[in-house]
Amino acid sequence: MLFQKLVFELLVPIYTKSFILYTNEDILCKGANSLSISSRFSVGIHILSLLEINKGGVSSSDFIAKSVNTNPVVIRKIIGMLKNAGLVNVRPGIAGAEPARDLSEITLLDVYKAVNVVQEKALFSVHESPNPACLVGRNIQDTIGPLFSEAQLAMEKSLGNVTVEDVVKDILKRES
Amino acid sequence: MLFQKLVFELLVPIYTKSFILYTNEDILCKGANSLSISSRFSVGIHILSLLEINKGGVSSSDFIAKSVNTNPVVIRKIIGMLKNAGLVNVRPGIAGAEPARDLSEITLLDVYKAVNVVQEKALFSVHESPNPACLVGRNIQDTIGPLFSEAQLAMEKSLGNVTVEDVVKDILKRES
DNA sequence: TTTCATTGTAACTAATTTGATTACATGTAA
DNA sequence: TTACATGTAATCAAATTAGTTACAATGAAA
Repeated sequence: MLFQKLVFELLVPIYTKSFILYTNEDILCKGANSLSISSRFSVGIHILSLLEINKGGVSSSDFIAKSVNTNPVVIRKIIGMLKNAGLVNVRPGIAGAEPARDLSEITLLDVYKAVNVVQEKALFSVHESPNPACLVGRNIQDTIGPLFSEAQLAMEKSLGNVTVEDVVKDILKRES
Repeated sequence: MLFQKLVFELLVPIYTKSFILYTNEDILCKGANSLSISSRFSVGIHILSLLEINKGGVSSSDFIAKSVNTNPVVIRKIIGMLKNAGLVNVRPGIAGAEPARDLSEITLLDVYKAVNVVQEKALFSVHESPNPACLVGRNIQDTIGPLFSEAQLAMEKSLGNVTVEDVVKDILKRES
């Protein structure tokens, strides 16, 4: 075990320098990058819309995966989250999922919360352990915390104004 | 080179199975996690507030780093972004940074944009290449794109309502 | 002009999260 | 029983963050 570990630690730097350097160029030429909220959210909306539009048929994870263009396991994980949030009905062994309530009563905010893409009051991260000996350091967190929460709530409120039914209607409208 | 690569690829699985499994437990027991916007943003606000409160003194990257409790290079990177956005003045070789304009004319939205934590219209990621043969797949992106943009703009508008001067005043108020 | 502190920046790292994938256990119906 | 679907654990490659070392470039002061 120890021998493996030693050999490993000797080889990694050699291997890294020999083979992986090209990757660094791609990364480091960029400078600072930015983040996006997980596509679980958009996939969750896609799934619920598809359940509605495929109402007559059976929406298995395989079927949905083909529409989303991803792996069925990804779909089953997200459907599991929607189920935990009470948004869909789905049972082991039985093909197909269904909305648990009328889509006019499911907002994008419900889906957003179900798929757990952003924690409450944690859209913005605040740097940890600023210096308590500094006037700014010992107050900055309490000062910006409420401001960040308010901004996050404004975003979430916007999501709460739209239902999945609205999304389905817009999709159908684009085809007419 | 090829030999190194082969040995490496043989050893990695062995090493992984032997030594790194404990890490997986920590990670995998969690299920899906969530993201936060980079603390560059809160550090940027901290820096500008400190420049104001330390107006009489010299705010070098070392000085600021001690207040934020991080590495001076991290501070210099963020100050570089603030400089690019025209929010601070700072020159190579000369210690200290200063706000480039009155803090009552710098909003949190200005800082947010300066430190590039979220791209325009890209707070939410949309799953790529949905199936164009599906009614939902070929329309979902166009349908949810504007909805996501609106939610993002609501958040950003909230940030635009607060200036760094407001933040400084709140910090001072907490000490009185 | 030399010295020295400071900014600017490249290179690298460990830790996290994401989305995808394989494998398989569990559950249901024909 | 067989066949198929859901549930879920275990991995993986890629991307991002925050931190670190190292050093080049700049400017002020001795």
